[in-house]
Amino acid sequence: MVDFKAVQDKWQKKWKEEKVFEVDIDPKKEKFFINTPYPYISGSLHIGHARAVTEVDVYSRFIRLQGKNVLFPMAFHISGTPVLGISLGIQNGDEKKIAQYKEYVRAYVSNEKEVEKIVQSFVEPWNIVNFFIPKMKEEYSSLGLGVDWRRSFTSGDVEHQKLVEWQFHKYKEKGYLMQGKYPVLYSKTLKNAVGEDDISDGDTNPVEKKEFTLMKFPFGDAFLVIATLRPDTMFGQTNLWVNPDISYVKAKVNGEKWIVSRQCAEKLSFQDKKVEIIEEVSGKSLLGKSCKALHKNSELLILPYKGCKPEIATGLVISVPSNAPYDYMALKELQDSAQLCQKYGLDHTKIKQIQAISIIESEGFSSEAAKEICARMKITSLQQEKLLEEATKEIYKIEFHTGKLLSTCGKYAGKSVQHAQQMIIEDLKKEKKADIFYETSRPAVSRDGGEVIVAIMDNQWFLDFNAKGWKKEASQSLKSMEIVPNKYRKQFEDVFEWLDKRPCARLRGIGTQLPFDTKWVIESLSDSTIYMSLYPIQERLKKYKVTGEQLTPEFFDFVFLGKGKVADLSKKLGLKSSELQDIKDNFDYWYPFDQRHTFQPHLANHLSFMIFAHTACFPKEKQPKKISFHGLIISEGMKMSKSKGNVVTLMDLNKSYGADAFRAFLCNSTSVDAMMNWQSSEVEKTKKHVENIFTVVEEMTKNEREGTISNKAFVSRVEGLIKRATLSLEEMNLRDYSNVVLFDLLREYQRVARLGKDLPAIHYYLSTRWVPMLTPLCPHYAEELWALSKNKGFVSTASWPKYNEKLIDEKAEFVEETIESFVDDVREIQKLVKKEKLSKVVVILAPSWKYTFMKEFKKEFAKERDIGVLLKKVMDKEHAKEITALVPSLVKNTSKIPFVVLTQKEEEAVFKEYKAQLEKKLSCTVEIVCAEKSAEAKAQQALPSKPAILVQ
RNA sequence: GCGCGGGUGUCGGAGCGGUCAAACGAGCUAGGCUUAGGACCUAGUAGCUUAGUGCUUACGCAGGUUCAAAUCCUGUCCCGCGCACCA
Repeated sequence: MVDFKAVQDKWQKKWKEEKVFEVDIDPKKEKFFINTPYPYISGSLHIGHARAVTEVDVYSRFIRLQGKNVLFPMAFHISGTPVLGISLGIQNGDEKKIAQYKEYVRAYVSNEKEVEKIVQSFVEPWNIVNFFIPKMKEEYSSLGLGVDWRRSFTSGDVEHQKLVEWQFHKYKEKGYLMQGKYPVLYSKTLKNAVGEDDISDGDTNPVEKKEFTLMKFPFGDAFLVIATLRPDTMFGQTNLWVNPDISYVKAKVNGEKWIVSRQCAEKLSFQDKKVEIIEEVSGKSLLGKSCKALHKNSELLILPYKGCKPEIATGLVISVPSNAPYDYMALKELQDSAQLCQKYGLDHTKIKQIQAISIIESEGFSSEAAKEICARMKITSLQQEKLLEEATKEIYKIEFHTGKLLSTCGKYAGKSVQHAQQMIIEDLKKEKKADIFYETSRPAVSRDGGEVIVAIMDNQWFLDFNAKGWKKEASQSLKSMEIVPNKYRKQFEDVFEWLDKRPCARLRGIGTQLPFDTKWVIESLSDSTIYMSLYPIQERLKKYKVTGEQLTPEFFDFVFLGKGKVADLSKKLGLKSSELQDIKDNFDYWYPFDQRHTFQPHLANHLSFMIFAHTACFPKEKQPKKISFHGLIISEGMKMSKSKGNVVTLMDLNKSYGADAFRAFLCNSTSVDAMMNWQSSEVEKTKKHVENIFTVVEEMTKNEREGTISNKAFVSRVEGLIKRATLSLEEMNLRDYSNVVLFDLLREYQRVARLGKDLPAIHYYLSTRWVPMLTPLCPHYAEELWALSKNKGFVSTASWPKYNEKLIDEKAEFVEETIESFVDDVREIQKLVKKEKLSKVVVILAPSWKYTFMKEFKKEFAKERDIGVLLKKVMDKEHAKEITALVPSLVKNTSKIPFVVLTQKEEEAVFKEYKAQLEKKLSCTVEIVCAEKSAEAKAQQALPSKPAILVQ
């Protein structure tokens, strides 16, 4: 029994020792530079990470076998907040995080004390990076990847940082950067912007920023300020709600006096407003008074509603009982209860006069939407909060998309809700009656327990994709790029269309400082858009010990853009001219990259930014050439997640299946761009199958000798398969390619082996092709088989077999199929007549004229489908009756038309040639006659390649 | 809501105007090989019918275009993903 694990280890070691995948400039060879996004450091690698790299490896190994100089590099991403988050978590004694990282470390380190020590060291982010990167490299290598690791780096390395600085200088020069106001989620205690991973449960229950419209209702010398998501319902406003149990504040906000909740006043101070609290105003004191409406000259009564929460928005709520279920119920409660009104000292009759105003009609609701939905959902009380919430959402959803404003809405009558909303906001803002207020979509706290609110940054750095000419250039670049599959091109175009301004720096996280405003750190998606340009030169930078100080913008201008003179730069930087030139030569040889293979969801962000970044930084000839996509990977039918326990790590993989089985499964289970479902039971089967192939080929190599093969059909089919595999791989159709090497070739071999003829020659012929063809998919086993055949060197760097078009012989294949289907038919008949044993089979070949007819018919059928016309064209008086019957049936069932039409003589020769074989197979005598010489009625049925059969 | 992708047998999935109940794989059934097999090999696997290679039926649902549609068009239902400051 072969020790497959040992085979894998052996070849991985040899590849490394002999530096098989360390590539350099080779002027004799065409280069091919392929890459895939660098992984983020966050723990063990799993099969999700493995998909992209494995696909790249399979494809690039094919390209290598075709004789190109293939560069497949890999680096690591550490920018942003996640690594920092791990450090902070461990520093703050976050039990969950500590346990999680202990588990990760335990996978590599057995001594528990050591584990403890290592995890504690993670309070320093670089220790995390330095611990995991070697492990990740090892795990990647265990997949059998042909990566040139000399060129590896991290996004925190000085070379990378200097590159990004150069990039941002370029952006600045071109006017692609701008500063402006921007709302962000903000922690009051951290005094900083926060992202998903800084917020408690932020990953499972994301917090969004919601934009409210503030409406300012004049109230004495001040304004009562409410916040609403539905300014479009302004004309339905009937009253205002305050919470009678809390106190509000009157505050000076940018010079005006506003009445809002205390919490709101504080939030306003974070949102670009100057706030000064003047005095407290109790909710109770407002009851029964009224303020001025905004859209008409009337008063809105202030009524009590305990649902007004001071921590949400302004704590004051506008009432639209026609369309808001809450308002409808709250008003109804007051109107229905004189007692309640009395309690608050309100005039019940006055309240009873308040009527909902019809303002909007939609496809789901009449103008009394709130009333309707309450009835429909059986809402009878304000206590049914969940239902009320749901009802509100439902109405908003329908009205937003299908609602139209009615004639009660003044100049907005007839407008759609969506449209009116925008107009009303604009108009009110112009009249200074409204403002904007941001609120979180749910109450949230940062991990240290501090409240998360929305703050407006007034000097946020943006990348402005709409800056002059940028979009146009990027679109042009996209046009000359190959997109695989091409269906994603349209999506790129759409994304380019809506890309606008994007914040590109943050105040925290690991990364590169903005060179001209160093308190900002370049955001982690913006800092990883041109790093591929480092791969061609990184190894040289290390070799020549180039320091960070030497990696000035002029350096990159020279290496990347050819600006300046070597001699000058050499003097300036203190680097040898020859070294500088060598670095540049390396860049010029390898760049641009020929392909980037990526996860489809990167399209709208990373890949689009990458294209923009390249157009901003590099000339036309250095733009990316091809982008290819792969799909999602799920495990056992579900998204991979720790809680589901279905995460398969590369270590699991290596232990249970080995690289070659994994690679075979990955490529064979689904097409590259489709979602892939990892099922361990299926992988198990693939593993067995791959090992079986190994055994079969191994056996072949024991008895192989170059020689002639008489079976033309076999050779033809194999050549056809080589062609198919080649064409499939050229299109990166890994699934079809793997079908050929895993199944079709095996089947062909088994089929021909059964005949037992020319075996050594067949073995030689097949193994010299099959083994190289297997290499991209199962490189380890292929190397072993290559060595078993006493070949020299590595099959990894051997040649892909060339198919010989001349050997592809349709006729030979067709003849064999004819014989096979003949055998099937005999068996079928044998079953029908229930004869255990046959004594004789008579083959009655179709009469000669039918062959002539069929040939003619086939020719005509290629251009004409009309039965009437066809009949006229192929009519032959002598056989009119038969032809009249035959033509319609052939048109209806085209399967009766043979692929290749032989002549009667040829077909007779074929059957004679196979006579002995047939007799053996059917264990009876076989007699061959032509229909012309047969008196049998059956003879009538015979067709070319479908002889009539008589069994005895 | 907008954008994109998808709905085919027991399952994974091919096919994307014209040779086929539907590639290839898996599962299942029977047989073989074998000490054994969860290894491997052979055959079968929609239904009906038959001395035959025939018929009927499927490609989410409903229509349409065509001599011809799973494949093109229209409508409709369902599912997945993305909608930005997050790697």
